[in-house]
Amino acid sequence: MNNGRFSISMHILTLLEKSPNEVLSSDYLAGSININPVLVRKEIINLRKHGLVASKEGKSGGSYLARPAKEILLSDVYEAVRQNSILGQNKNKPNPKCIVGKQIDEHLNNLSNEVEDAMIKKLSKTTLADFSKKFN
Amino acid sequence: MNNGRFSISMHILTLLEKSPNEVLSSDYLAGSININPVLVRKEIINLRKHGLVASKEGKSGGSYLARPAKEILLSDVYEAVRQNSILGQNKNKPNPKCIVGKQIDEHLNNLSNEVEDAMIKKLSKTTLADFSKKFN
DNA sequence: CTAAACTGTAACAAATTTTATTACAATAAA
DNA sequence: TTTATTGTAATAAAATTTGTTACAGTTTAG
Repeated sequence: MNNGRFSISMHILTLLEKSPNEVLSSDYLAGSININPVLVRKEIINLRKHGLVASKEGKSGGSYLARPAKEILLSDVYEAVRQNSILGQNKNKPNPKCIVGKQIDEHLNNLSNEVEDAMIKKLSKTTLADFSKKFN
Repeated sequence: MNNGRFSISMHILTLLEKSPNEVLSSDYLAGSININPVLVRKEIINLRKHGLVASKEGKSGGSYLARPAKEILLSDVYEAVRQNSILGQNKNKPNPKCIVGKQIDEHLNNLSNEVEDAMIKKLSKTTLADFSKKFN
């Protein structure tokens, strides 16, 4: 359940924060991240859907932050890219005839949610502006 | 990068806790989890390496908890199966000519470590005995 | 007003990771 | 001494992630 989407999104957002009043193209962003521009565009679509970036089509188009970096929490970024249970899960259905198999998915999900809450709480303490300040 | 290893390990450990004074075979465990017995054996090797279970070879062999369930923290389980950065990472090297690309891996790693510490702290508050009690 | 530089999106391909399978030697109890 | 089991390797299959190509649609710059 862990892929590179959080890190790609953070990279995109940090670049956008570093160039306010400008729109950055997917090609430029891809060049810094060192991935394919189409992946950048897909990730931007997701970030836009979550209200973090905005884009301009056409010539000299590109993307920019949809709101001030001070108002973007790292937990917002996490939630935008989150897909599966943080602790992972077995793909197969456990045996329902077994007392443990019957209930384990439910109990592991509860646990996963608690753990994820702790993570999100931690991430919500840092803004994109804070993160971006670390670069110099 | 999220796989099912934490959930498989938790399932194994819970089953072992539910049958104290017994050794359980990989076939039996696999039947409850609904995965291949070889995967169970591999996971058990890992849990053993981390001091959580012990095994007996030969006929009527199998596995059992290496220490009381009250003394096994869920953070111990997490640490036993942990492999990559919890927030994921880009496989490619970011562009070192870009001020952001040059430093982002370091900053994301720091962030990931902080977040993981919060998770581990949370997980350390529950023991295997606590978890197992939820099943009835 | 049209060519150029973009985004948006689909379709597909390649690479990587995860999970499953088969096979069998080593071990130990029944 | 047969049988049930672990340990382990080798390989295959499936799933997921990442990359590529292609092109229609949009907008601005010249």
